[in-house]
Amino acid sequence: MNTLAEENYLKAIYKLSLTAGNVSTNQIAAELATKASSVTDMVRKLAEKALVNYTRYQGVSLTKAGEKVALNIIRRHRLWEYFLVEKLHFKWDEVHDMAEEMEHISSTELIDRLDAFMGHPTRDPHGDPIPDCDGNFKVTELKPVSTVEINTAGVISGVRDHSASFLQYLERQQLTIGKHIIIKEVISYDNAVILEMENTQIQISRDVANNLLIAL
Amino acid sequence: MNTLAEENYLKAIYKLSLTAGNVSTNQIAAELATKASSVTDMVRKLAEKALVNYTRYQGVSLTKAGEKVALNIIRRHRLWEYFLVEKLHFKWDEVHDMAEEMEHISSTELIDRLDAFMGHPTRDPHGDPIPDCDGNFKVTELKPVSTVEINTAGVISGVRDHSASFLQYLERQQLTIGKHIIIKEVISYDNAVILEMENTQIQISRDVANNLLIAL
DNA sequence: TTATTTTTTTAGACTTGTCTAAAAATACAA
DNA sequence: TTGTATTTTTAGACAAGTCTAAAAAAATAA
Ligand SMILES: [Mn+2]
Ligand SMILES: [Mn+2]
Ligand SMILES: [Mn+2]
Ligand SMILES: [Mn+2]
Repeated sequence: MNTLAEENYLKAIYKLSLTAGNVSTNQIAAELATKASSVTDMVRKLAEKALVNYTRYQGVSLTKAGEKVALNIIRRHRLWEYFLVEKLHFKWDEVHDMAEEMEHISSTELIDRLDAFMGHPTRDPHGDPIPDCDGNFKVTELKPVSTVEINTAGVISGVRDHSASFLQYLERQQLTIGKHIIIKEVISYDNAVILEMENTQIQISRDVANNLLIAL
Repeated sequence: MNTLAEENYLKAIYKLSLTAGNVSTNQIAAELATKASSVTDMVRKLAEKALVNYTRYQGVSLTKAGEKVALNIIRRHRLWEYFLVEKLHFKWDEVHDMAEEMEHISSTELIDRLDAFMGHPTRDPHGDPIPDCDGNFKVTELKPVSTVEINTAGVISGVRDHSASFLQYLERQQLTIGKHIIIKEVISYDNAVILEMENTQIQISRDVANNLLIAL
């Protein structure tokens, strides 16, 4: 149906669309580590296939059809990540690159059976929601630890930075998905945040607090 | 390391090498449903990478390095087929095309963990041996039903035709891997073969007998 | 052994996806 | 509002992999 390159572009455009309206050529180029001229070419191709809306110099947005394809790729990516962690016992910082390849395996029957085999999980190992086969998923409002008030209690539920180094850091601090925490104090000098988790206090930097998401 | 196209060529050359010495350009073209001129180009590229031995007009053979790559692809193919049948409950005639894509997922760590997850299976759903991570596997001498003598007893252990239609036929006749059979009679008129399995008699055509393999 | 057929290779072209360099459009600042 | 900086597009090229048509080599037949 769509080539591997097309799928990667659609996924990138979807991701960028979450924090912007129309997505710019340069944003896509940065996301995919490619050049703006390559993006222009590909975007024209996707527009011809009616997967994106595009007018010269105005950026792009996904059409309904394009969004459906993107959500399907994300579904596959997150289900494979879940499989790798839950069944093959990889750590959450090890699975992204493998899933990046596996998400392009095309059979929908395969992905639906994989979904059933694992009991229809709703979130991947990083806390991100797994769309169902129609592209629907529950949106839960998550907040960066850095944005909530003192004495707020919450459950660690996601990350904004998916890099291996950040995930490894969280793992070492035991700040993993599902843990209950209370925000106790913000140091005014450097905005470091002191949390309480399982009756012990942990201090995290402002950067970490920005990238760690909790459900209230 | 190697591109998808290169991997497919290496696998094809390996497969053809089993029944011939040097493999010809036309044989490879037929196996991959491509043109002889394309094969010449690719074979030159593989020769430069020292994965095949090639001299103009003389056909090709795999080098030690090329054989190792080929066996690794076959390992991945067969392990994924096993996964699809044993864990996702696909039928043995449904898995080949999916495995054809999955065999190109590159992580060796992934494949080794998949292998462990399934308990280190030694044969895929079609009875073919699964090489270990060093490319070693047990060679079992299998014989087509059409070549053994009357009153020979054996266990169905493999097929020479992997097409969905043949596998579906066998499934319908319950002639599946592991079944014990005895060759009772060959009809001289059309070489049809009469088998006994679980105390009932089954008649199969010469074509089927040619493509059904048993261990004695 | 010579002629014919078959196989293989070469030559040249096309597609997909990428790149660099230059031109055009847009955004921003004075 | 005019000039400069930035972004985006165009033009032209390249690598991988494929194809068709023609040439060369090898195999086969007379
Ligand atoms: Mn990921
Ligand atoms: Mn994830
Ligand atoms: Mn197969
Ligand atoms: Mn098989």
